Amino acid sequence: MPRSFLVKKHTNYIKKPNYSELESPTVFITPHFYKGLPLPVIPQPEILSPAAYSPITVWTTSSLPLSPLPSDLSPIFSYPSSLSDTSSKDHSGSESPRSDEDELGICKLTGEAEKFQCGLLKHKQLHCDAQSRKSFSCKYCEKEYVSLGALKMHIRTHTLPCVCKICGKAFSRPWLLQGHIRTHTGEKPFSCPHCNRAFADRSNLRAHLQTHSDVKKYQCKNCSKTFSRMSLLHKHEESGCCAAHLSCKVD
DNA sequence: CTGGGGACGGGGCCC
DNA sequence: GGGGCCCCGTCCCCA
Repeated sequence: MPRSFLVKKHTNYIKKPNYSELESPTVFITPHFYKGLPLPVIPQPEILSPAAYSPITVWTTSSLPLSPLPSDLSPIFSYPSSLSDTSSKDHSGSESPRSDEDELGICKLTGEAEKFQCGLLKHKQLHCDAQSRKSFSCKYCEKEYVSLGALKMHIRTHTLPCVCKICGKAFSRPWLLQGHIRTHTGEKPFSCPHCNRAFADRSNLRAHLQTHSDVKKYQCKNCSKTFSRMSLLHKHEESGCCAAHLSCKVD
């Protein structure tokens, strides 16, 4: 199974299309320790499939391929007739008293029954969010986002404007590059308070802290064994614990 | 095989 | 709106 972030890896080369008109300029973080170090020659961007990014266009709110809003979202939900218009109105107490039957609504998409006001409205909002708010589509992949800012952030994952001057590896965000630079410098600013072991990555410290805990974060539902990482839990489950458990449950 | 570390990606939140 | 940061997560590698 391909790793999406491995696809964007640039270990020995850079495939960076010319998005100059689209994205923020390439960021080179040049800390003091670079001084005196020979800087690698950054390969020129290779041309990928022309269809991938040609012609270059600038994303704007008007030029973005906005998906038309669903013309009719209301059929998704089934409200009691007396309440059918409350979704767009302030329902903070102006409603007349309802019977218990009126307090249930059925989502026509999922068939789920939800308590009115809280449950069903939230339920409806989930669908509305999914259908109407994700209006900004990435031209390089199928992803959609609810805001232009989120889309721009995502596009950086395609363009990788932050390039390490030491190895030429490219990253989508400056702080990712900074974290990568620590692999060159050996800087480890995150220390474990228990064993004083240091880490370059806060997430790795967090995972390490789990090893000091008797009860770890990820617990097998079947045998209650706990693990410091979800991946370890998944490995454990795939190794047969769950299968054994299920076979026991079947009888 | 298992557990842990290293490296890194993406979305969301906050300023 | 953009950048920084946080959190969660994944995969690879190694002891």
